[in-house]
Amino acid sequence: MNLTTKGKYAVTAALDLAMQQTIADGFTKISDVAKRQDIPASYLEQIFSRLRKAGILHAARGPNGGFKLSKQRDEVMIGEIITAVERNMDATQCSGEGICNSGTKCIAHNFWIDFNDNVNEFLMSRSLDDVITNRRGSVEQTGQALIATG
Amino acid sequence: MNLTTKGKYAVTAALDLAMQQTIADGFTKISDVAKRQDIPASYLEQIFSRLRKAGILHAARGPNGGFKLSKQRDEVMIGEIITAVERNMDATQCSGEGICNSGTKCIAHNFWIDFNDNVNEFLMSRSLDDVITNRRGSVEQTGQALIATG
DNA sequence: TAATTCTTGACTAATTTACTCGGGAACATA
DNA sequence: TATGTTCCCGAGTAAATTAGTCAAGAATTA
Repeated sequence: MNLTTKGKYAVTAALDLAMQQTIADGFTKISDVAKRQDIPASYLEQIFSRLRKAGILHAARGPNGGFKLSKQRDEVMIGEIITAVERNMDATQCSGEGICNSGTKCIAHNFWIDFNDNVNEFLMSRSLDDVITNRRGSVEQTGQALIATG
Repeated sequence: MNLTTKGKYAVTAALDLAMQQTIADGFTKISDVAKRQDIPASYLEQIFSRLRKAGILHAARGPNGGFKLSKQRDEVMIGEIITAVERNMDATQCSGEGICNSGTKCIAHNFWIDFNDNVNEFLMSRSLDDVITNRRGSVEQTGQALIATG
C-alpha cells in the first residue's frame, strides 16, 4: 500500500480547483494552484496530467486556460483521485492474486482483503464537496472499486 | 503512510505464532515460522526483534528457545504489530503537526485525520484471534491510538 | 564443551520518491 | 501572423527507502 506525497498533493489540488470553481467558473492555472497550496508547480503538472487522463479534470491551453473539474464537486470521490495518481493502494502482499505463500493464500490474506475494503469504502464515500464542507461521507458509493478485492 | 512488506510479514508471522501456541505451549523458532510462512529468516529476525522490544513477543535463547506471544492471542491487536514495525502509518502530509501549507493546516488536513482515525479503528479493533477465526473485529479498542490524530 | 537459538549492527542492491528541466503544441489576442 | 500564455510530454536525477544479507557474539541447554 502506497499513500505518498503525490496522492496527498492530488487531493489538495483537486480541493483547490473545486473551491475556485465556486468563486469563478473558468479554468484555474497550475501555477495558481501551486502557489496557493504550496505544491511545486512542475510536480503538479504531472499530477494534473494523470487526473486529466483519468477523466477527472478537463484542461484548456493558452491564455485563460488551465484546469477544471469534469464533474460537479459532489460527484468527484477522493478515492478516484488517489487511484489515478498512486502506484498501488492494494494492501495484500500478492496484489490480490492469492499467491502470497508459495502459490497459495497466506494466513493474513483475508484480513488484508478486509482492510482494502475498509479503505476503499472510506475513500469512495467521500466527495470533494464533503471534504470542503467538513462532512464525513454523505454520498453513496457509486462506481467501481478503488482496490481489487480479490 | 507506509504499509510495507515488513508490516505484512509481521502480521503473518504473529498469526503463525498464535496458531502454534494452540498446538503446543513452548517457544517457536524463527526458522520454523520463516519456512512455514515463506519469509526470509534473516529478515524475520529483524521483525521479531522489534516485536519483542514492543513487548508483543517474548524470546528465549538456546535449544528449545524461540518466540511466543506475551499475551493471549485475543489480546494482541493487529494495529500494535504494525506500529511496532512500520516507520510511519500517519497519512497527514505534516505528520499531524498542522503545518502542511506553509506553516498552517492544508485544506485536506482534517480529511487525513479522519482517514487516520478510520485506519486506526480498523487495525486496533482486530486481534490475532479475530483474524484466525475469521471474525471481523470483535474486541473493543482498548489502548492508545495507533496514529497520532492531531 | 558443543550445539542451538536469539541479538545486534553493519552493509548493500534495487526500487521508489519527489522532484527538475527543456522543448513542443495549442490557443488567444492584437 | 507574431507573441505570449498555458498545457503536454518525456527524460533525467539525487536522496531516501525497502528488502533484504551477513557475520560476530551472547545466552542457554544437554
